[in-house]
Amino acid sequence: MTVAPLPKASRRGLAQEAADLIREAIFTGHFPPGAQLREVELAASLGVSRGSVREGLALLEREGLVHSVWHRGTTVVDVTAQDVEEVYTLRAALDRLAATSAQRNATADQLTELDTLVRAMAQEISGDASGATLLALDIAFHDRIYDAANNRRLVEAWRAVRSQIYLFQLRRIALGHEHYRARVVDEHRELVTLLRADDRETLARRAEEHVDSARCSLLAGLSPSM
Amino acid sequence: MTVAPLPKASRRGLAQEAADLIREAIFTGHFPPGAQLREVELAASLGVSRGSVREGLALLEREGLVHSVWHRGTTVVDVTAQDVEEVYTLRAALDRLAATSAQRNATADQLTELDTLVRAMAQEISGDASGATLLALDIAFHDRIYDAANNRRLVEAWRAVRSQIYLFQLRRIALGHEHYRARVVDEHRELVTLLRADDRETLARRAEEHVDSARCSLLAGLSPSM
DNA sequence: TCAATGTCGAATGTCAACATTAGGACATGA
DNA sequence: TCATGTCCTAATGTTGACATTCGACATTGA
Repeated sequence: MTVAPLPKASRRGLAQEAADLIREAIFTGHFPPGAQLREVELAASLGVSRGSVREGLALLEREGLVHSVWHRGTTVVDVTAQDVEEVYTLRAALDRLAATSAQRNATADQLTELDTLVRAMAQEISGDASGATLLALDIAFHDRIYDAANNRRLVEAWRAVRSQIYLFQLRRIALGHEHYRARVVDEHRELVTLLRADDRETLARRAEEHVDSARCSLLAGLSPSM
Repeated sequence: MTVAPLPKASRRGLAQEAADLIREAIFTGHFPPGAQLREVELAASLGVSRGSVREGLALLEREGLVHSVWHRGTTVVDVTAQDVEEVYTLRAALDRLAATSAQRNATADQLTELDTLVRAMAQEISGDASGATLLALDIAFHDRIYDAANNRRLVEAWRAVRSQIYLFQLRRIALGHEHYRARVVDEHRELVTLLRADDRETLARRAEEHVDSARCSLLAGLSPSM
């Protein structure tokens, strides 16, 4: 028998590796919105070939983090009010479907995991945590819901907005996140409760409203800087 | 002033060209579901480098038409009942959002174009048209709605399922499309009417039901062959 | 006979050199 | 001064050769 169920036995190739590194650099602000991502520069700094960087950038474009046009290179997406509007409107539709699908398909274990995450959030709130870890828990929570929905295409669509959500929210908690902290735990706890109930219509509506609340909160904190 | 708004002034590069050719080959059945797409083979037959083919295949993977795993190549997606279920469930959610967004944002011209498309459908029905042109009109109709929704991310998400929808439906009309012909025109005409009205809830529900109807019709015609 | 292992072929992953393109600097003309 | 056309440069697009990996078959040993 094998010694242990390794976290990830699958090899990923240099393109994914490069994509991970570049994504991280974007999140940390090393590449601000609108910045150009030059292939030669990245290839040199990451120690891989231009081909791999190129493929990695294509992956990031799939996630909506960068945008590239022919013979004009790729740039980090910029965060305008319209962009926020677009991403969150789409996410509301996706979350609605994910929630209702998860309501039918989720196993007891998966629901328990959601409980655990909500508890972790509550603990973070009482502690002195930076908003970043709280945000990570928030995203992880929704990741689990999408997993439970049991629809690979839906997960793919979620991946196409997930990174942008993360980027937007990161930018926001840098400006203060009191309003965010105050609501997160309660809203997520309510979602778990509704997932366990069998009122599909209410769940669908609340899932959309949950995203709307996040959007409004984001726009309120972001608009002065735009 | 410029002489005319050219249909496509943008150069696209070999990768897109290759992707178009391969996509067409998949639609015509030259590569049946499950078939392996070997890079060297394609590169030779298309007269371009392997790198371009590789990039083109990545584009097709974004559209959900092919699937590729590390060091094991890329294959055409196969059409199981679960796949149909996944794609159409996601599409229902997207169409719902597209319809309600279009209801708010569509210009009069865009609505008129929808009318034109519906009339073209009706004309095809009375003629001896193959189902293929009818299907093309169907897809074009929904393309316009997504355009009218005025949300680039939503259009991207639509592109990720559009080709699969087309593939599924093509496979279906090969087996006979009486049921399809009987309903298409009326259903689309109703959608345009609802887009012009201001009852958002009814439009949202009917948009979902329109997709559901297509899904059921597809599963009914397809299941014996699976 | 069967299972574990070594070897082989064919495909993909990676790389560095070459070709092409967009955008700006400069000079020229009305 | 403005418009236009021509270079030039820095980046991307493209290519063919090289390295790596997977699956299958043959081989070996119990």
